[in-house]
Amino acid sequence: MKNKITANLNAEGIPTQIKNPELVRERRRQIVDATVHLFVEHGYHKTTTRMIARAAGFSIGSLYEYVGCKEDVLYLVCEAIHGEVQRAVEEALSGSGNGRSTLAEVIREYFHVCDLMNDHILLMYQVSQFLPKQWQIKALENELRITDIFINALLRLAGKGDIPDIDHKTASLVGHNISVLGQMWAFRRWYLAKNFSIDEYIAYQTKFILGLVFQNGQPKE
Amino acid sequence: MKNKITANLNAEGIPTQIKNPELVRERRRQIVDATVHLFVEHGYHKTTTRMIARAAGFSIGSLYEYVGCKEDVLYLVCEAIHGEVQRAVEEALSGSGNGRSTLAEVIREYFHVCDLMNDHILLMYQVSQFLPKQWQIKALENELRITDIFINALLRLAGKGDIPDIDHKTASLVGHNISVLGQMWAFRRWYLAKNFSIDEYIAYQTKFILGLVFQNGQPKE
DNA sequence: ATTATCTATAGATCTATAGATAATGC
DNA sequence: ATTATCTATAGATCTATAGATAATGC
Repeated sequence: MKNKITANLNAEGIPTQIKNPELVRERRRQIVDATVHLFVEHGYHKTTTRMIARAAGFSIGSLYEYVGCKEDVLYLVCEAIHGEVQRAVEEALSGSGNGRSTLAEVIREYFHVCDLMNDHILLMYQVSQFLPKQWQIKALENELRITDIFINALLRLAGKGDIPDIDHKTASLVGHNISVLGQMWAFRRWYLAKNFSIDEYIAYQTKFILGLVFQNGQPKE
Repeated sequence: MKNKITANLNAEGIPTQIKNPELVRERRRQIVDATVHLFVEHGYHKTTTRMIARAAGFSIGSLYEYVGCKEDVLYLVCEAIHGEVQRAVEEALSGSGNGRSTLAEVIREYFHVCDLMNDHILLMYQVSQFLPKQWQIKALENELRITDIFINALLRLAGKGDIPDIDHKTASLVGHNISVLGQMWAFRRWYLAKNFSIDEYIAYQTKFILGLVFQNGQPKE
């Protein structure tokens, strides 16, 4: 019966046998919180469903009342991390006043998020490959959504103050560069940190990124 | 007996029961060639040792005469890919004349290597996490060695022609940026290719990277 | 006789579920 | 009576090896 299937899916599309939706949210929160740490520590494959259940505080049987399979846990974790990163970035941007945040501030805030969420960023790269195809696409869209924050900030700032006009193509590439150079800190921190503090790193890369903007923009008359 | 152990290890530190070293090289070459494709297609965990043996053209029993365990296969694959990337980069650099390659040429050649070896670069990121700690460190060193090629090229060119002097810190960061922005093409090609051809991408990023060099360098008197 | 290869399988794991038990609310 | 949780385990898989067989060289 189709009814039964849809009745068993909650908003996130993960099946459950449990009727009380509040309880579902609470238990899944427990699952995610426990699992992020396990995945960071051991990776996806070496983390067993038993370890997840135990760390979340209930039995293996109960775990499978709240998710259909291990991949569902992975999906919950990926969604949670992306949500956290996105929220952190958006909060950081809004924090510095609505239209008046400069590009340098945007970069600084984002790079600090990358610094703080180092483990989570690495985790996302490591595990998203194990998601079912359908959810892999959602993960890519999430990734893109964060890049879009930068692109939009750029286009919003273009042509104002001392920032020249920027065509969409340049804006797009600069957005991706910001995104990836922030992640580079997470990936290569083991080496970069020998030569750079995070603030130094930010200073250098900001100059770098702004360079592209000023080079490619039409010089303001 | 210590003698026995060292006798069973070849230069790469992987145990074998086979006496003929030439045969070992040949079979391992078969293993690597077959496995790269399987790993790209299915990933490390979903590729079974049986699939590897079959694709390499011998039985599961024979496979274990040439490697000690599945992780050994992974290590052989990682080494092979890094070797290939490094060789391609070095060849590209030497190809344009010894001391006269410009920075832009270096970038162009490297980015083309990233374009061609897209699958292999993605694979390296996906699977190096499954290497034993000791080999993970070797993989990071390999990664660093490629970055160093850029850093050295930069320092070699600094202060000559129209390129200003560059301090080591800037050179280091520019080297890492070249390395990562090349890989970004591999990672985000699915999206970037909608807006950029590889040559366009190279053109934009080269301007970007050169910008940092000229900004930070001491202006030549 | 020695070296290389194969077949068959032991042994270890891990996911997911069935069926039993406990907790909750009427 | 209904909902939530637990225990115990079926069933599936996969790595790695033991022991048998084939190929090679003297």
